[in-house]
Amino acid sequence: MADESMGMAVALDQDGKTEEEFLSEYDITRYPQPSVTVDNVIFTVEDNDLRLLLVKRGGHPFLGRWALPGGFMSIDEDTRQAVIREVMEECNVTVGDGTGYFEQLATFSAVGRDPRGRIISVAYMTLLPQTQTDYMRAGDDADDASWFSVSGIGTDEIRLTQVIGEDADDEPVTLVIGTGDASDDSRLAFDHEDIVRLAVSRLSAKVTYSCLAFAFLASGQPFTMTDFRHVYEATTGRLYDMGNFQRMFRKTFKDKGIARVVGTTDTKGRPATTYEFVGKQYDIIVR
Amino acid sequence: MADESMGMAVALDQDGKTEEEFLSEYDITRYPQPSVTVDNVIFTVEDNDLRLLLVKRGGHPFLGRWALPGGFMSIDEDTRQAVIREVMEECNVTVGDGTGYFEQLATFSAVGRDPRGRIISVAYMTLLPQTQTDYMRAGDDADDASWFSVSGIGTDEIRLTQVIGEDADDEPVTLVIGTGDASDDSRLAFDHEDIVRLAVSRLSAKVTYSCLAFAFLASGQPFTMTDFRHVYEATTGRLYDMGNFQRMFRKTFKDKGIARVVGTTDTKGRPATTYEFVGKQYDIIVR
DNA sequence: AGAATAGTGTCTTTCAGACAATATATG
DNA sequence: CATATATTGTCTGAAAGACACTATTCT
Repeated sequence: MADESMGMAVALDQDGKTEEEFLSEYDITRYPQPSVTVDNVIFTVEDNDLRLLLVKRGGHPFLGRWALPGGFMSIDEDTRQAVIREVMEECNVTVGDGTGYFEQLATFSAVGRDPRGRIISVAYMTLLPQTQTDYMRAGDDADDASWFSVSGIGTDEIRLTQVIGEDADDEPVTLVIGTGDASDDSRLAFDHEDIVRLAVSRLSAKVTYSCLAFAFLASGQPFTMTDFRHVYEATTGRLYDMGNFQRMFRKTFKDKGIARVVGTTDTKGRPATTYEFVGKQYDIIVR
Repeated sequence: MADESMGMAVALDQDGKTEEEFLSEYDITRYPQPSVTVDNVIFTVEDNDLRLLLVKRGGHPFLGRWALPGGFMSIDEDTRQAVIREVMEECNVTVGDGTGYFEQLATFSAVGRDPRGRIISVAYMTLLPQTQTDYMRAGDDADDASWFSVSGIGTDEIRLTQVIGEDADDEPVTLVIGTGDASDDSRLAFDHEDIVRLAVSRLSAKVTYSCLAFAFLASGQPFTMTDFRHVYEATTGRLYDMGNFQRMFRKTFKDKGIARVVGTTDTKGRPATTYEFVGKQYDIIVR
């Protein structure tokens, strides 16, 4: 059909147009366009406990409901940049700057998932060391921002329980993901329950065969094997035998040069060897 | 800030609007919107060989270059429906109807990835039994549609070599993904090389710990252990020992009721036991 | 019998879980 | 010494790779 035998000449389409002509006349707005948002499931591990960051919506729709931080992608940025920007705006947390880990999860595109119109959302997952979350606070668009402890990992029913500082006397909120009978107010906004479910299952699977666990431990701050084991336990929802875990750590990380000895602790009990992560990236497969 | 103590009253935002009022006044087109396309990496296994379907672009941009089948998402469908529709339009192949397997890969959103404007693309991967591809032909938007044999799996350099019928006397095209020095004409359109690379690595990893391999074998048409092994070999790029593979198959699939004996073959040599897949879904993890 | 293909058995290594034993600190 | 925490060792069973061996068909 097309004229492919023109050698080095400029290729023309069926209408006899060059690519330059085609593009200059091309009107991308001729068909209705959706909007694109990004959402981010931000995890950290504190006190042997997996936690996830939610913001309370300060505007319609889903006003007052808890939701994942995120927002609209601008026209001159990619989805990754959009997530970084939105998370900074909404919770004052830095992601994607070298500390921690950052990956795309999936895109959610069901018709009707957002009452504002045709909006699809690209979901990301972020793993942060706790030090990276020190300046967290609710931004302009949010009424509140808070960490939720994740329990029920590996089951159908994920529970998110709000972590409240010791001075506050509010009742902590518990959101249940998985049962259909929870009241409206205790449900996440939009389809964010689906996103959280996917993130939790992806995280708990991937931790066991990659270097992701290191992303929860601050770089430049040595950690013990027990610290490392706590990350495994918090993310997978199961307990690990100390002895077997040591053996696994030695073979999988230390002997391969992914972790390096830096010193010892001086807390009570026998001092523990401390390590630092010296691998190139967090998502390499080690098994 | 917000008035949460109103009990069952309708929640009002900072401007005093109800959700209904907010939504009726909301104009989603007030900010520039991107367009959304879908792309599909369609794999099949034939003659102990992994193959992937490409279409030759019949219009600008990238006129005459090979590309993944796909196209624009309509405003009233989700990305999954868009892929199903576009693949039917462009190559007359049915995906997502129960036969074969279908999953989302990732979303590609780099600014400038499409010269027509701000377009992000949601990529999918499809695995089809060969029988499902019988009516494949190029559709309206494409100048050609052809299967390419995938080699170099597990290396940095994936090679796609066009599979040509015996009667044709065209030279088969080879596209090399991974080296920067290939000429322009032998490169895929857009960022489709990145998508193909991701699909191949995802497929070859996932085949070994899930039931994905069964998706390449037609339902209702019994297969032998050798057929099944060929799928593993074609998708992972390595060879499997017959004996060890039999043992793995028995323990992982037969003993667990995922595959069932249906009969024997009557070709030359010792007759082989034939099986059928009786699992619920292809993406369950078996290891 | 010989070729072709299918399937079983054996040996070894690796790895993970259970659990016992030892090491090094503090009070 | 008891207590607390860290680390090593031992046993067992499951799984995978290498490879020898047996089984069933056809010509």
